[in-house]
Amino acid sequence: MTRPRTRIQQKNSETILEAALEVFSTYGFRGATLDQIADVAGLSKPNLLYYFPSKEAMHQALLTRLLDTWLDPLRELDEAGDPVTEILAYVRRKIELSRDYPRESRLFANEILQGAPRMQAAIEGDLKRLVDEKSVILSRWMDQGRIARLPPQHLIFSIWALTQHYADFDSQVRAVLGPGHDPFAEAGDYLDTLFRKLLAP
Amino acid sequence: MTRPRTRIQQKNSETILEAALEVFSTYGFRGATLDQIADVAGLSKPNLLYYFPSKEAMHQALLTRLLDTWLDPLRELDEAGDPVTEILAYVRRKIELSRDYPRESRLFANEILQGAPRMQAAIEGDLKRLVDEKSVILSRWMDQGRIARLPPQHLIFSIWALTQHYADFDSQVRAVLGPGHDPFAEAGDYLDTLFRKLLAP
DNA sequence: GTCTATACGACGATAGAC
DNA sequence: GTCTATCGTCGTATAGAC
Repeated sequence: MTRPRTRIQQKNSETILEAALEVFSTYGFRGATLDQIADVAGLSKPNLLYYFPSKEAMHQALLTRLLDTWLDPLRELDEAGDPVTEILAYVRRKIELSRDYPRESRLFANEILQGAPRMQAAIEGDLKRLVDEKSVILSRWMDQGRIARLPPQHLIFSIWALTQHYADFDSQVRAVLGPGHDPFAEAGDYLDTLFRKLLAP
Repeated sequence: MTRPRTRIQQKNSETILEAALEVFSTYGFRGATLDQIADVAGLSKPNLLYYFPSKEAMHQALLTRLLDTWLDPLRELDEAGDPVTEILAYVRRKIELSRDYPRESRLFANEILQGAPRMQAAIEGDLKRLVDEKSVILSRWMDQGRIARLPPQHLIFSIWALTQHYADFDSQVRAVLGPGHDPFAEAGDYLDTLFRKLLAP
């Protein structure tokens, strides 16, 4: 999107996107305000608009960089590997992503909740293509009897739902568990067990 | 919240809440505007504020009525029944709720995503209490060897995550599956299989 | 009960001094 | 590059006629 030249520009753009992520991920696009973002970034509102032409542009910059990060773990799913190992490794990478980048997860969730008005092309394009491609691999593994026969797209949905839940519904998870819990560590173990049992032929 | 006396008031309050649900569930509290709600309701903006003292009050009215509907399926989980049958029935009721009341699901998701600022008391109170209570039942079933030993709270989280995903991420699910699919019907079958395998001792 | 008109603050974005 | 000041619009909410 924006292509800063100098190091100062680089750094300020980063600061702004970091602040924008914080605010957009909590309130969604329309609920977020430039005043809030400026406040979090420690910069003036006009200064924000010196680096990005509009509120929309900041949001777009975040979404663009997000999609790749988000899909990378699935890209790594390797047909040559052992099926169960590969899928469990994918689940583990996804739960780590939820733990380390919860705001990115919530930004994504906000966008999809609203009907993906600013990501529709990416979802119908790159994302669908990748899921289709990996579904073929999963189906082949099922044909070979190496994992249980399940609808491959729904299997992928369930990995997304279960891992992202811990980032997106973090406040609920922590409230229900009470103090003295490490939700992501527990989720890692639980989901490992869950998918082992599910995938057993 | 509001206690309308006449039938006309009843009906208008209903119309407003219906429109408010439509808008709040898509844009979240801050992203929603009274103009939009008035437009959807087919009423004037001041007329909205004749029935509800504020935007906040409309939102609160929706959340209050939502929580009961949302927790009812879990309340029905009966210790006296067969464990697997009871849990699968719960999953089925939850997926039906996602299918029939997707806007309510998204309203809830929006609220939790934002850190549950207007539901914290309910989550730490009623919701946590109910989960704790049902976790005890699940643990007893596990002690008796009637279902697999799993962390009961995370088992409940996984039911929530998997069923609500189909309402909250509906646009993504449909984009990925492409035309000619019935997401909720497929999800019903898939989740039945998933939990049967997971719960087998 | 429902409308038009409007108060008044917050919003995104711009102008222009430095 | 960064600021203060400000524009025009849209936001919630209210006043007051009917």
